[in-house]
Amino acid sequence: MDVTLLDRLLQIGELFQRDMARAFAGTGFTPARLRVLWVLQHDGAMTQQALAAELDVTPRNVSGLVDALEASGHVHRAPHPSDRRAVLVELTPRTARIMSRMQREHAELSATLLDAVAPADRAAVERGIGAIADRLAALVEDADA
Amino acid sequence: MDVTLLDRLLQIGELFQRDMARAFAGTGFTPARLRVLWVLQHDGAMTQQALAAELDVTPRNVSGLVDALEASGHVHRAPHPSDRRAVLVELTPRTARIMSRMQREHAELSATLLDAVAPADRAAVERGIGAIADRLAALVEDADA
DNA sequence: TATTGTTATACTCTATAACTATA
DNA sequence: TATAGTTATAGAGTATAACAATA
Repeated sequence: MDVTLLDRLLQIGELFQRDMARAFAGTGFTPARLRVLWVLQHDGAMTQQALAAELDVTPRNVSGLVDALEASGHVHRAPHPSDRRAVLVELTPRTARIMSRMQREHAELSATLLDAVAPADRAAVERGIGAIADRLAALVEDADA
Repeated sequence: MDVTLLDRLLQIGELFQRDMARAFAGTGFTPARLRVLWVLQHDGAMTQQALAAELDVTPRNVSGLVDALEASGHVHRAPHPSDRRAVLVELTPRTARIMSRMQREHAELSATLLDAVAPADRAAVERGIGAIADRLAALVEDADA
């Protein structure tokens, strides 16, 4: 049976997960906690409600993740300036530096992968992967409705 | 900041997971159990040790997954013909039919996604994604060593 | 001695429901 | 009355370590 495009894309997804898991094994970073840090790095400090919405996860779940990240010194709960019910979750300076480094490595990996593609194919591959991602996003959205 | 190739590939991986989770919500199929069924459909009946190796998970974990799938009637533990320590885990006939249908849908989705790519770009995209998957596999393997 | 699978234990991620404090 | 976050409880996935049965 031959290998479809979809098989290849699923394989790429699994390899990313394997790579991430291995890269952070023993550091206390788990995939779920990394997602929190990634969102905070990308969008800045936010409330737990906002985090829950961004991660598509329950507020209760966010409480647990932020508890763990606060205990390990990676994030800080600051009072919200205008709403005493809410807290602002922010990266600690040291963790912000770690995430900046990850962002650079992320860009390098992207370049390395594109480098594996024959130069004549690169433009088509970038267009094609964009089109696939858009089509898949539309399918998932339709299914949700 | 612009969207890299890597961002798109990560997005595709997340969309697949979201879609799978949604498609099987309420059916009792969880992602981990589906992986077991998928391997059995693909490679046929095998011991729990073999499953553990294939899934890259501990034998203890396989015990739990097979327990759950046996309780729900999706797999069956048969005695191993020559090794009384081992069991052969096999799909029940009904589940084998379900997995065949999934395999067909999988092929259809692959066709739908390729259809989203401009015809002139298709060959390059298939080559390029293959090259990316191979490069990534090599990187992960190097890191493991 | 080595291998197959299980029991025992523990941690993480996730969810729902009920509750407190604040808006 | 509605919203932000937590406590309580539960289930799934995962791991390590110790053990029984068999090879």
